[in-house]
Amino acid sequence: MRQAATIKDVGQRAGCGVATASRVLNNTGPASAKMRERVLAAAEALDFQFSEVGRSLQSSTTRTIGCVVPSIENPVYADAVQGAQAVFMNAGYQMLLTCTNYSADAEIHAVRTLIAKQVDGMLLTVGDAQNSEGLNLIRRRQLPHSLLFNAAPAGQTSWSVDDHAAAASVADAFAKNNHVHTGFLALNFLSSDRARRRFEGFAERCMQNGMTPPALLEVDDDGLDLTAHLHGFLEDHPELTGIFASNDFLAFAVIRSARKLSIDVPRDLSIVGFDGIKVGQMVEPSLATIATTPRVLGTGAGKTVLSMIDGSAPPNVPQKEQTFSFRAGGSLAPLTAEREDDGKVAAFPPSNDLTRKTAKIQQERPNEI
Amino acid sequence: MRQAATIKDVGQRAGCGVATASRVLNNTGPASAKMRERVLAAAEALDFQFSEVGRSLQSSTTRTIGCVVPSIENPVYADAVQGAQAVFMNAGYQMLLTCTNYSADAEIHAVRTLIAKQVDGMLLTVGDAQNSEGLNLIRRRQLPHSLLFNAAPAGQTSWSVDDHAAAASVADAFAKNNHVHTGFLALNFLSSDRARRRFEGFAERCMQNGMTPPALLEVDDDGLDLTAHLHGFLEDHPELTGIFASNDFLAFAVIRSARKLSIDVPRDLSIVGFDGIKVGQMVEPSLATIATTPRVLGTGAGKTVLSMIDGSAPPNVPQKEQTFSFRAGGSLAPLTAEREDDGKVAAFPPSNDLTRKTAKIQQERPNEI
DNA sequence: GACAAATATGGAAACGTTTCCATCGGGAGG
DNA sequence: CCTCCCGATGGAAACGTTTCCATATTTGTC
Repeated sequence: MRQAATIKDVGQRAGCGVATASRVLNNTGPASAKMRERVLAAAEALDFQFSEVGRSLQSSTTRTIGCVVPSIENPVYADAVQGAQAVFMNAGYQMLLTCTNYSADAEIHAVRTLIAKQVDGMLLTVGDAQNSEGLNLIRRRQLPHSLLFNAAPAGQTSWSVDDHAAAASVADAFAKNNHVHTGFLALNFLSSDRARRRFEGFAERCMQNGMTPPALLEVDDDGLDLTAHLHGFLEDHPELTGIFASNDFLAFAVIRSARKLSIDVPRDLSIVGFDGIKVGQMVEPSLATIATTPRVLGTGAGKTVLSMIDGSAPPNVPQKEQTFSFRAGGSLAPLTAEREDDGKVAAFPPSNDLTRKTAKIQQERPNEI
Repeated sequence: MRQAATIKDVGQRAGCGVATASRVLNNTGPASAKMRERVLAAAEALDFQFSEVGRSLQSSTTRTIGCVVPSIENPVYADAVQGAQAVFMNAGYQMLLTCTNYSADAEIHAVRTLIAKQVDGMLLTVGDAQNSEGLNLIRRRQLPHSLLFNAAPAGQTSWSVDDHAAAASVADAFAKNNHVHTGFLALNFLSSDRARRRFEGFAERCMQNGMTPPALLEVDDDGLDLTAHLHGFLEDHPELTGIFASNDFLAFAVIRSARKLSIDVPRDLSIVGFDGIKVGQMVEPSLATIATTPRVLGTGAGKTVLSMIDGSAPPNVPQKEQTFSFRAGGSLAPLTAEREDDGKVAAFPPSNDLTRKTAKIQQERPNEI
């Protein structure tokens, strides 16, 4: 990269000192008309741009905010991040983004690096807000920050869905549709406090509603071997009539797996997701889910960080019960008396069927370049 | 934020000069064992972290790379960005992200800001690579950079899907299924060279295949009034049997709209998308589409930028024909002789039906908090 | 024990910016 | 004509770091 012009070059070319050049270019302080003109001309001729590095050093502010999320492959985070980024941009801040892939190591490393980069604030979704090394580091340095999607630790605010209450409303929806035996399907259960809180809220309300405690199925990825896991899970729990998936992609994946196992959704098995991603309403059957507004949370959290930086009043976090709403969909159907009696048997193909299906799965793997 | 300790503080506490402290902390140059120990202890006690700002000023490098994309709400960009970010992180670089929302103004503004921030390189998807003010600015400053998803301008490389050839393969797929009259549905047609190249490639190959030139339907958003647009479009072009949507979300949206208009996909109308997003294979009917590998492109483009910075050999861009593959799906069906004769009539409900459907659409708008 | 060589250390400059402060010039008011 | 004041201007310090260079200290060898 060609050596860029500095303000010293501009001053030299305009025949003035750096102080005058700085004043003209920043419109701060007095300057004669002709000097102003000469400085502007020089800057133009040299294609001068301020170096924010020099500025940052002198002002001890970088107008940069760090953002740490698990992954933007999940549209929930992507939307929130984009909302926050827009807020930052409007306020003249840039965003340094790091994705941790749900790794605690990556999380603390990212926080360290961002602190070294002297970010003015930080926006983050940590794996476990109760016990996050990175979060402690930030607190110790008293760096303005806001949590996003985490449950708020004591004395802190977080822009987050009330996972516990939202999951409870899923239990209610199952109950209203006469389901009694349900399962909970989780991804990243160990590294995500969100998934755990959803399970807790769901399980508690199931009990309160007189349903049986939900069976838990943890998976490592929502890839193609979910079908085998689902098959085993349903063999272990033949009484299940509904599954609550901890996010919408997982819900889609389990619907696909069910289809491969000749289990009809929702006749044989009802599915409810979480997040409310857009495509959920476009497909048939539409996905029953918890609708959330990630963009609203992202912009809110972004504004909170900015308000902590400039000392203005922070926006109010939404009431917990306003952070989500249950969205009905074709994937959740009432359990009829008939289904309760004999539906279950039809739902399970002979197990040798599974091998055949699995062979087919291999074929369907998309080409990679 | 509490005043952070500087290396001068460390030196002072350790009873040595800043030079020695710097050498110890960076493991560069000699230092006696006891001095080393005292410096380390002082740094520990003061919770010292280097300021990258000071470092950047002195080294004229920021270990930061700018990334400009239209939107990460689109998973194609999200995946690519995340891939690039992982590459950067591994190499010790951070990523400054800006989303332009397909606005040319935002694009040039973002580039300017990132240049001022002294990024070491840049990764970007511009609206129009042939005519981008931001891109010119970057070239003028000879800043290491790579394009992503744009068609490569003369003499430049770009990590991109060959939109032209990919769209042509969609025309081939329609032809193989006996479709003759097709439409092209575009979003952001004016502000995206990708959409335009897809249309060109599709139209050209349609002609070569003896099909009629595709009818073009441009929409501003993939929201709920797409149904009205689709209805008008099909009234104007009753001969259409297939629609190529310029991305998968749009394809899903048009399938939903068709459903509202009582048009069966694929019996009455075949749909093909573009991008190959994950859910396309999870739903019924599965989406026929162009499968792409955004993550591969993102990591490749990221590595290219890094190689330009450190002068190493850049990775090879994939062969054009390897950047995509046609993926068959249930949304594209062969046109039968029967359908050619009478199917079209059944496809269009009386127009007063539309008003009723529109009323229903309003109801379905999701709750906002 | 003396001298060379190697090792250890600190001072200071440089990076690009802003801003305090001092100086300089000119116009207005006496 | 002298003062005073205000606008215009530039020099220099400061921000946090690395690194060159000079100096001080140790080690090793004869």
